[in-house]
Order: sequence, then C-alpha cells, then structure tokens
Amino acid sequence: MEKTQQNRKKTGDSFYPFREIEAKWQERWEEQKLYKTNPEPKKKFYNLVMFAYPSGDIHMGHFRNYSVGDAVARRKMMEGYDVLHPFGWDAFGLPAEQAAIKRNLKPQDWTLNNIKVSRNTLKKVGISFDWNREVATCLPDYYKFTEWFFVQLFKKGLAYQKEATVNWCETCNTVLANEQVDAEGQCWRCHQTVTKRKLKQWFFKITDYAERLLNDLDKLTGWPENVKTMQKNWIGRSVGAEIDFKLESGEKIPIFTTRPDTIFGVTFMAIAPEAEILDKLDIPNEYKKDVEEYIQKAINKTEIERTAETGEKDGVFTGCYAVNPYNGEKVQLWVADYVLASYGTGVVMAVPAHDQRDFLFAKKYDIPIKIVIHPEGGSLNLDDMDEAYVEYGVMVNSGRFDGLVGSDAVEKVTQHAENKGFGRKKVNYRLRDWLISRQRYWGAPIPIIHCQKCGPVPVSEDDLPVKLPENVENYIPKGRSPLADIPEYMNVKCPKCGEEAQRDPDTMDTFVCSSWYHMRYLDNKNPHQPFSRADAEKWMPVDQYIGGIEHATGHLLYFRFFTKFMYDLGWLNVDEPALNLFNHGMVRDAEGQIMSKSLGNVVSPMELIDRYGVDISRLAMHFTAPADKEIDWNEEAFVGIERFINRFYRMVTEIDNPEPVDLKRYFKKDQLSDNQWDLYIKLNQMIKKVSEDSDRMQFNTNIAALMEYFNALNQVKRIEPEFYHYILQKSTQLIAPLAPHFAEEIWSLYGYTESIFKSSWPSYDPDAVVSEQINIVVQVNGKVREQIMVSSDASKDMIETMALDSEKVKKFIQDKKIIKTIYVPGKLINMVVK
RNA sequence: GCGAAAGUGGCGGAAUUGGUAGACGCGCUGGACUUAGGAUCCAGUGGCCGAGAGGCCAUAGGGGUUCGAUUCCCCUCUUUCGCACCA
Repeated sequence: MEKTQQNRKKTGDSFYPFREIEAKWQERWEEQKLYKTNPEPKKKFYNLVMFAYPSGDIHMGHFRNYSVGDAVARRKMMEGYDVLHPFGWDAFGLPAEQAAIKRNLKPQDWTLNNIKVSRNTLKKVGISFDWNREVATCLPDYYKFTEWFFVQLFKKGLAYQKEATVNWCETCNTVLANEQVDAEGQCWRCHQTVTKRKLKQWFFKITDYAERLLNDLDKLTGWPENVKTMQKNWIGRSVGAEIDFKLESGEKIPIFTTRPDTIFGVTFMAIAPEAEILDKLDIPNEYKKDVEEYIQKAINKTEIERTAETGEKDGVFTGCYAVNPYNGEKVQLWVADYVLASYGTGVVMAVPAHDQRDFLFAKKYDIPIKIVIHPEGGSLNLDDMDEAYVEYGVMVNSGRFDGLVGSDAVEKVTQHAENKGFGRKKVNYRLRDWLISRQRYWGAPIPIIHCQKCGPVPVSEDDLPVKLPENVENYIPKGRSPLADIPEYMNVKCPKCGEEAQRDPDTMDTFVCSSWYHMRYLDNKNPHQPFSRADAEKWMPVDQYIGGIEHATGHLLYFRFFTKFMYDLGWLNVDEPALNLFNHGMVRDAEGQIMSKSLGNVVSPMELIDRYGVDISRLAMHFTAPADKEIDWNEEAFVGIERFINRFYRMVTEIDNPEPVDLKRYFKKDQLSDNQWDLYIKLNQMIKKVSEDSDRMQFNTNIAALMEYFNALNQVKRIEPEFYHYILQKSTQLIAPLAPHFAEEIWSLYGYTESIFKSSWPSYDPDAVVSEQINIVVQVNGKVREQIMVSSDASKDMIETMALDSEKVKKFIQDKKIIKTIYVPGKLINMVVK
C-alpha cells in the first residue's frame, strides 16, 4: 500500500461522523455490559469520582471531572485490572425544597426526575460507569444506613446534643449554614442581615479523631501536598497549658494559653460574650447594665462585623477580678468580642506586653502593661513599645522563673502548675465538632426519639429507616423543621419505656450522606447492612479519588473520619479511605470568572458535545491544560483536535484492506527500511511517553506526543502495509482512554470483534527506545556552539575529538586553554576554556 | 496578617532527576491545489542586529551557587488559593 498526497486530497470532504458513531457504541457497550464490575476481582482498581448533586444539568466541572476519571478507568481496564467505577447522587439538599416551594412539587419528585435526566445526559457522555452500582442518598434504602451510622456514633458517645449559636435569618425564618451567609453577612437568598440564635443541635465529635486525622496525613503519600496542608491548618493543633485562675468567690476559671512563660505579665482577662462562665460572675450593680448591653450587641453582630480586620478591639469591664495563681495578683475581668467562645475555654489571659491583640486592647482602655519577656541579649522599654513583643525570649519580672528562656521556660512554668495542681499541659484544636442538625425537611432524619423520662433514645436498628413522611403541606421554613409540624411523624412511643415521646424533628447535614457513599458502592443493594465486610475487603481502599479542591477541608475530612470510625468498629481493615487523590482544576469563563447561572456565563458541555461530539470535546478539554490546572474556557483547542481526529480517521478509512495484525510482535532492524526503523523507534518512544504522561494525569502532553508522532509519520512516504497497520492500531489503543468511541470505531474498522477495552495496553519494545544516531550538543563555556550526530554507543573520547574538530567550536577555543570537559552521556559535551 | 502554590512567545501550554528554553496546538505570514476555501497540503513564525553565515539578548525583577539554572538558594514585585482575632 502506498500513502501519497494523491489519495489524501480526494478525501478532503470527508470528516469523522461522530453522531452515528458515538450513539452506536454507547448502545453496544450497554448491550455487551462492558462496564459491569467483576464481583470477584483478581486485580482490583477502585476508581472513584465525586458524586453529583442532581440539579438537572451537568456542567463543565462535572464534565472535566468525569472525563479524567474515565480516562483513568479505561486505561486500567486495558491494563487488565478489574475496575470498580461507580456513580451516584448526593441527592438531599436545599434546592429540592426550594423547587418544592416555588413549583409546588414534591422534593422527591423533583430530585428523582433530575436524577433521571442527569443519568441520561451522563450516558450520552459515554463515561464507563457501572450503573448497577448507582446510589442515591435520598432513597430510603440508602438513608436507612445514614441513620444507622448516626446510631452507631451515638452509641459510642460520638453524637451528642449541645446548645449552639447558629446563623439565623429573620426574613426566611430559618437557620443558615455558614456557607449560606455571604461575605457581607447577609442571607444568600433574601439579603437580610443574618443574626444569631441559640438552638439545641446535634454534633458529631470529630475532635476525638483530630489527632489521628492529623497524624495519618503522613500516610497519604498519594494526596496532593496542598490538600494535606489545608487539612493540617484546619485541624490546627496547638500545644500549651490550661491554667486555673480563680474568681474571688473561689470559682475556677480555666484558660488555655500557648505562652505560659508570659503568665506573670497578665494584667487582665478577656471573656467571650457567649461564654457560660459569665453567669457565674457576681457583677456589681453599677457595671451590670453596660455589660448586658455589650453582650447583647456583640452577640447580634454578624460574623463579618466581629471578625472585620479593623484591628479595633472593644469590650467592657465587668467590675470583677480574678487571681493569678502564680503570683496572687488581682487582674481585671473584661468581656471582649475578640475572644471566641468556641475555642479553648472561651476565656483568655491577656498579656498586653506580649500579645498584639491584648496590647491594642490595653492601650485603648488604659489597662496596665507589664513586660515579662526580654529579647535574648536585649531589653524592652515600655515607653518605646508601639506594638507587643511576641517572640520567645528571657523571662523577667517573673519571680523564681526569671532567666528561663523560650520553650524551656514554657515547660518549666507548666510543670510548676502541674505540681501545684492548678494547671496542666493541654493540646487544643482549631477543628470544632461537626454540627449536623438541619431544621429542614429534605435530609436524612435524625433517628432519635426524645422521651421525658429517658432523654434522647436512638431508634432501634430494626426499625430503621425512619422514613421521611410524604404528606407534607408546605416546606416553607418557619424556624423549625417542617417535620415538627407533622404530628403523625413526631408522636411516637419511647423505645425504652413505651411512654409518649417525640421524634427529633431535624434532619442531617448532607455531608453526612456523602461521608460513606464510597462504602455503599461496594454492596449497594444490601438491605441489611451498609455494606458487607467481605466486599470491603475486596475493594477498599479507593485506589484513585478524583474531584474538586473545594472539598479539601469539608467532605474529605468527614470522609476520612467515617472511614476511621468504621475501622474502629471493625467493619474495615483500612483506616484511610483513599490512597490517591487528584484534584482537577476548575473551569472558568474566558475572563477567569467562575461559571454560574447568575452571571449567565455558563458553557454547557452538552452544547459542545452536540457540535463536536464527546470525544473531540474531551480531547480538547484535556489538551487545553494539565488536568489539575484551572481552565479559562475557550474553544481554541477544538480546531487542532478536530483536525487531528479527522486526519487519523481519514488515514484509517483510506486503507484498502484493513485487518488485525500481531500487536505483540516486536520488529527487528533488518525487517524494516531505515526510514521505517526510525519510525519504529519513535513509535516506541511515543508509547513510553503516553504511558508515563497519562500515569501522571498529564493528558495534554499525552495528546501532544500522539500528534508529534503523526507529524513524523506523515514525513515518511512509503510504509510497509503490515507495519503501517501496526502503527495505527497501537496509536488507536493509545488514544482509547481519551477518545473511547473514536477508538472503538477504528478498532472495529480494522476488523476486531472484541472491544478495544479488552485489548492490552501497548508495551514498548525496550530494544527500540534509543535512536541509533543521537544528537550531541557541544557547548563552550555553557553556550551551545555546535551539534553533532554520533552513534549512540560513541565514547566520550570520540565525541570530544569530533567536537574539537568542528570549525565552529574551534572559533571559540582558539588561543584559549581548555580547563576541563564535562560530558553528559547521550546529551552534551561542555568545554570550559579560559 | 499567617500558610500554600504559581509567574515562560500574540494565546493555551512543553521542558519527569540542574544539561539544546519555547514540544504540541491555536493564531499569524507566504505558497500549493482550487470556480471558491472557513477544507487539505507545504514552508516560516520569541526579540534585536545581519543580505547571509552567524551573533547577541531572553523563562516577573534583582542578586547568588554551578562548567551549565525555567529548574536550587536569598531578596523584591505580582497573581491565585486556603485560613482569617484560634490566645
């Protein structure tokens, strides 16, 4: 067969007919059950993409996420793995309720319909999901076990109730999650200023796992550093001491500090406005009014107002004092809203000389400032200080501790408190317990029955699930869960004593549902258990997890927490859910703005698919940027990709008698002409590069390597038919994970009857990855002066002789002396002259 | 403020461990084939000097280490992301 300009020209009007081809293969794959998971995997690969909220349409972020995941899954199939590649729906959540209110639909109906639409859309994208493993968190057979998890946590003391201050919108009459309060401290829906309210809420005690969640980050060698850093900072471990100050009444008032070495410099204490200890103060009458007013005002301030970076601190003196146990000094007690009630004990010892916030506060209210640390080899003078000295240093004005330095000082001061019994070493975390109550309808019910006599009692496991009632009149939030207004739901007998009791009306945060979906996939139809231990053993942990970075400190922390919890219960034999994590980059609009409906700048992947087809769209997306980088959307890449695919398709359709060739064979030099042997080496180099690049999720260079090879292929005019088929068939396999329909079509045009995804990923011929003639760069003093072609086994001496023989090189070394020569085998030789 | 990452042609981006900076693609320029070309093919394409051979400069800016730096170190600037009074 001869490939000439001639026969290429006459096909100028043909191009790849993606519509028929993509539809055809999607249908056949479904018939063949190509993606059915092997229930008894020999060599398993659990490929997990983050599941989706079924809002009805899939967007570019999903498209990118699943295209990356699909590339991984298909590559692994071709490498002979038994791949588990499931998908599901994170189906509880607010928008369904809003749709219910607005369109007079049931949240169930809205959600289930969206799932249907989205599922069909995704099928058109040709992702290799095993739909038999599908889960939807809003279905009773799923949330039965979300409730089951709650009960297990409750039984272990890891689910508890506590009064908590929550965001409250007066207009919408509802609780808002933090992310539903915008940057201005206003409600995301009505833009009313958000206030605070105290409500009894359920929490999961994730802080009990803080230490392990932190330490085990070291095990996660396949996770990106930035995610681990974010989790580390989020957990925010800090070591210090808890010291008991005393009120005049004798009541203890413990504080947490990381700087016990400054304790002799305490001149006042600052208490958070919400701190419970305030009730124990005996505030003199003349201060009462001011203090109460201040507290009221502070509590009603928005988060934003309170944390505004103005540097301005304010507070009010309570007229009360506490005693410093180290020196017996009386210090003033202030209420100040720069103190957080939820961290430490809600009270801080204030050392104005050595803490910037305390310094500003003391200056403002004219509170004494006492220097107790000097820089090593220097000293501080109060009159010269315009900010606090916060570094470690030498203790002064601290009685018996004078002269101690830095961490040693911290140690000794803490030890003293321990000996005397008024303090102890303490570790605190920035991480708070996880508030999971939502006063909403569309979520997994909290399986608790509140009994006057027995308190909160978990629903018996045999009675799960507690089903969401469907006869709900309206979903409009009234400041309590809509479930609270359904007596048939609320009124039950106490499982323990049989007396009249009431259900907990709240539902769970949707992050609870998504914390364990990776386990449900393993055994998604099991009616008795969340999953079977046997299946967990077969598939866990996830080998590759792919999703967006936005879940770094939310979902991914809960996901790890639940996995550890199940490990502790003995259900899993791994205590981390995923070995490798990959965060794909965001897709933004051409101006770099996030695509959103309100900005009206959304590009629909379905529109692209309609115009270019799935495969070209996927390839273009991959080619635009490495998968972990954000993309500012443009369609420039489509042109090049479309040309490439058309060229590839044309090359195959031009072939007179296509047939499968032996892809296992390696060629020998004497079997091919020089030109073709060179092409053979390039082919093997390309196979190596594509394999390595896609291993690193570098699909952009993976595609570039294929294009580069096709350019080289084009230069060679006469190619033996068998070798030409060999080249095209291997190339088809290499592009298959990225352009599955296209590759499958080419594969079948070549006469293969079994799917290309059942074929083996090409391996490269190790004897043919190094060219026989290699280019050696000749440098003089580090500057390129000449290039010489030598045989790949040429010695350093030979190369040096050739280099010195070159006129160009001679020009630069004449009448100079060669001091030394550096030779990098196969790459360059550098002569240093003077 | 703290923490992390990044800054390369007109554009998206390559350069895996320090070894030819700009792979691949878009765009642009010229040409071929064409009634036509938004199809296809060929050639060129970082900047400056030069007819050419070739030379000089160039990876945000400035210093340093090295025979050799986009890559390592220090400083400055810019951008993005995360946390944001955590005592």
